[in-house]
Amino acid sequence: MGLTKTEIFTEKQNKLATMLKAIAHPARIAIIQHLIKAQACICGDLVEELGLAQATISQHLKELKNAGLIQGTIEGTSVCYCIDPKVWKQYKTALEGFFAMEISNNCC
Amino acid sequence: MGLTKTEIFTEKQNKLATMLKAIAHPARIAIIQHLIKAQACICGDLVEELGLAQATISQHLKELKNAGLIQGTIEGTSVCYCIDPKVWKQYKTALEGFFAMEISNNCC
DNA sequence: AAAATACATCGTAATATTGCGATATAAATG
DNA sequence: CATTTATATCGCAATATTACGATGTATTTT
Repeated sequence: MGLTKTEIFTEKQNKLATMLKAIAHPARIAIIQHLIKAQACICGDLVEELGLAQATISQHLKELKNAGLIQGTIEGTSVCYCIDPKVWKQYKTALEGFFAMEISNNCC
Repeated sequence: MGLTKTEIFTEKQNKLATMLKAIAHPARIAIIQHLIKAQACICGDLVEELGLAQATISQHLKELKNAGLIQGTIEGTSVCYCIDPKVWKQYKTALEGFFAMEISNNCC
């Protein structure tokens, strides 16, 4: 046990859950917000900005990269990260779709 | 370690992460979707609908309840669950706010 | 080429999540 | 009041996540 039973859910449900998981951590939210605010893509600054160890930040960046949300470009000794606007929009659309469902007030 | 360092993030970031975490699981997404579709609030049907054990469903319901997303009303021997429209809207607004940020295309 | 700089990855410890069988609890029914 | 029905909770096992020190790697600088 301890393993999510993805087989029993729809592809859409699994995908949405994976997307949400990618951003369901304060550090990753902070990273995303900083990447957006800083516009020009930063990298090692994140270690200073947030108070986490370099290894930890690197790990979070990797997860965001796996999710497709960010891109990293090597620039000399450093790596420049930035949001992928296309994937960002996909996320936005997917979540809008989920929350578009109307909730009826006549509850139990 | 293994403990998220909530102290170093803003209240907003932590709250958003918690909200996302609550729905970042296919089973909970499926539960929410079924509760919305079934409109009239169902309960034990979820055990049949999804292929998870009763104890597992109950645990997911508890998490959704903790998140404030659903309400449970005792109705005889069973419990009727439904989405809380107010909290649902709060979620929607919070996520819209997050994804409202404009992404610049001039990346690295 | 050696040293410095900036990241990534490895290994590990601590904690959290997922899932379920077994059992408890509470209301309805006979 | 015993039984059934429906759900919650406990306890456990398996796996995942979070965090970080130590170390590896690649590029620049000296």
